[in-house]
Amino acid sequence: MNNKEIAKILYQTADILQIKDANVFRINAYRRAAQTIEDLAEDINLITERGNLEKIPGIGKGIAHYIQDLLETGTCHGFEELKKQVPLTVLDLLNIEGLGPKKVKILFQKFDINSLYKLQKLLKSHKLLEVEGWGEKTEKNLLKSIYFYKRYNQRFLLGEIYPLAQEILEELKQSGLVNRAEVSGSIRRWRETVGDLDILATSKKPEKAIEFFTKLKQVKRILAKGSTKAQVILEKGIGADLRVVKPKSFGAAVNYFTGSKAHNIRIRRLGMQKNLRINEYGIFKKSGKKLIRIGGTLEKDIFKAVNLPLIAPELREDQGEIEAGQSKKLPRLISLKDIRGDCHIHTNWSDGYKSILKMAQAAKEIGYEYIAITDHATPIRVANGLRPKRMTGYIKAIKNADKKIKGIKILAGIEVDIKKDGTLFLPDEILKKLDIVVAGNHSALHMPKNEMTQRIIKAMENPYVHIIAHPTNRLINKREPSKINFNQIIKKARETKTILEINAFYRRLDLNSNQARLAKQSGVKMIISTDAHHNDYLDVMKFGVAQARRGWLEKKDVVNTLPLKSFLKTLKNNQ
DNA sequence: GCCGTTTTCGGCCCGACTGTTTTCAGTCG
Repeated sequence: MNNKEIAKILYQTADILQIKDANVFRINAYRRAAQTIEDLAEDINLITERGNLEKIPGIGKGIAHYIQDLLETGTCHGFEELKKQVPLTVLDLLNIEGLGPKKVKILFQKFDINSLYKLQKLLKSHKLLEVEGWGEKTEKNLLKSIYFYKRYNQRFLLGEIYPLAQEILEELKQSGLVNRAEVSGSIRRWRETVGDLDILATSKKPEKAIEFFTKLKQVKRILAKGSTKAQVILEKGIGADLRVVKPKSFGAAVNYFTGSKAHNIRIRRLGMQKNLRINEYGIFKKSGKKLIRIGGTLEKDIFKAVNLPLIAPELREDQGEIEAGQSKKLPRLISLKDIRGDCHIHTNWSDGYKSILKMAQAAKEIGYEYIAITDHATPIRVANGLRPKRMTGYIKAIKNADKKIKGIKILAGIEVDIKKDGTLFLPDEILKKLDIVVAGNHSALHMPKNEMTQRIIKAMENPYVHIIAHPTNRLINKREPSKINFNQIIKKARETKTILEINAFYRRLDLNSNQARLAKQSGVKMIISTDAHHNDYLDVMKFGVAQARRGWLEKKDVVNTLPLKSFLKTLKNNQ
């Protein structure tokens, strides 16, 4: 079993316990453990073998045993017992907006409901009206929620929602009804996927601002609408919340709703130790029974109150950022303006849409000092892959474009396919003519773990390969990452001075943040590249930089922050 | 179930909104 599978069972355990109305803190313990394991970069099997399971925060004796049994036998006694009481299919019901554990318990125990289909039928039969606490509106809303769930039951890609969030923010500001407005939640933490869109605002006319928000053209359904808060579902199917708060609470509210939940709980606990109460309205000092407000206008007030420097939203996952803040060891995170070049770009020489010159001009407008054109060298026909025969013309075309344009350097590069056996689609004689060689897998992505690891290692051993593109080949919400032994990969990368890519395209974001952090800790250099196939996509760089920040990367960890000369020098065999 | 620079027991974040209620339970974030 892998980390994801273990996490899933822990989540399911928590869900079942919740329906059984177990102790809330016990439920949370399972959920917290699940989250931690989900975020772990290292294989839980390896951690268990070393006997370090209980060293993971949030995992004690009980859950450690639970996990060990799962790893050894594929299941465990406790989980089997729970499943007998509440079958897993019942848990699907919890995904429906408006259905929590209490209602699901009634549905399952009194009506034997264990699927959405059965629930729909029951709701339409109006038998639930006889149950205390269930009225007509509940029925109607649940039917609507089931419809929405069936249509959009997934998290959304950050890259798809980010522009929408900016658009709505802009409209709110333009309305004249709000003074300050900010997107918070997982979007502000730049998580690779987002579940909903949280906006905070201050306003002199809260009711009118709420009204305006619920009437935006992007709104499809209103779930709740009060005097300070509205909750809607947008056309795309994603939920959006607007909360209007008082100016003096704005910082505290932005902080609170940015999360993550785990991070917030840590901060509040630190506050409690100092006799402070920290909530979305501000920071309050307890004086007898009274609470005296001591801050909350600015977000940094919160951190200051618990003796911490401001922690960047991207780090707020309770993955060591609080300890790092306390010991003054927070990283000086890389930022978008540090990026000097984009070294993974496609043109109409393979499957890109624009010419070399067009891409270079667009990159120059962004302010880059250099780019590398890296079209596909692949046998795949649909990608219009470069075969050895076309390479001379291709390199010449890049050199010509470079001569034509001033103010930006165009490097001649390639994204060459790594074949199943780890050799490359182009011979070394051609590779050595290029300024920069990016190698990547594009076929046979589901090999056994060992073979895949060896395949990438062999590519890294090639003296002409500078960079491994999108190392795991995952597509978020679409394709699982290839199975690799990441520890071996980073070890070899360090040995051979091969750079690992953080692919900035929001469907890839590959390496992910945890892998980037591990690579950094091992002294492996990385590069953030867009893989742009059109000039409009050069600006996905911001998602790549955000991912790097989530991986605690600093400027010095990322080679395309270097000026051209030093950049070329760090490529292996150029030193 | 987890955790501990006061604690191995007793805490563990908390307010807004909805629907069905005569004062609150359930859900959500």
